[in-house]
Amino acid sequence: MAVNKKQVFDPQDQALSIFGKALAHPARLAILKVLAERGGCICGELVDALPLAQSTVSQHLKELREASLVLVNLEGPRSCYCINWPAVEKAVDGMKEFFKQLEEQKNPNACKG
Amino acid sequence: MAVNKKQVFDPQDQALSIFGKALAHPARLAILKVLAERGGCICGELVDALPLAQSTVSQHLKELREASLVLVNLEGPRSCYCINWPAVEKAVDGMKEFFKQLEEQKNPNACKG
DNA sequence: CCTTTTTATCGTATATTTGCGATATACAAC
DNA sequence: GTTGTATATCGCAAATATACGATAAAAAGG
Repeated sequence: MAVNKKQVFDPQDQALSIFGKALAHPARLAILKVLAERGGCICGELVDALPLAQSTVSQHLKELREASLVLVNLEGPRSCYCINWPAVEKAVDGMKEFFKQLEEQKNPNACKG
Repeated sequence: MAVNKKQVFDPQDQALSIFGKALAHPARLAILKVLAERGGCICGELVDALPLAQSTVSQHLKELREASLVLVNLEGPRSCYCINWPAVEKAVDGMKEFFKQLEEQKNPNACKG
């Protein structure tokens, strides 16, 4: 039981779901905002900007990294994070495309919900 | 510990994160596709269209309902689901707006990630 | 009323996420 | 080398998500 069946679905849907998951916590959205505003910043600045412990921020950054939405650059003992703009744009385009296709197929035989 | 801190963040970010969470599983994306194609259909049709047990599909539908992305209409013993298009459009617009603002703030002082 | 059909919910098992403190690691400065 | 700073990772606890089978509930048909 509790087998993860995600991989049996359409790879494109899997990719979009990874993007969705990255956006599924407001802390990660807040991180993206700070990174955009400042054009990237070090982990410590993010910790100061968020109401979360350093280890928790680091974990959210890891998730954003795994979804390819941010990049990290080591500067001595510091980690400078910035937004991976090409990847973000690609993901947003994928999302838009998904919903565009959804609307194009929009069948008028909707139930009377 | 393990206290959920989501509610301390920007309400707009919270709303977007709820949308993200709804999209965070490919099964739910597949459900949305089927609903769009057919203009809504009953739970049983979705179960046939997906490689998941009936109870699991029902659970995913519940999540989509809780994110307001689908509506349900009871037709005798059947439940007819359809996409809540106004809510979907609102959520997609919110998502677009988020990334538009992100790009507008795009500070050129990016780290050399 | 009983049966069938359909769907939601319950119970359960497991996996993942969220959050923190503590610790390890990596580098800079001295 | 030692100290200090910055960050990642570990370990833990609690919450949430994923998946299924079993059961309950609701309506239609006999």
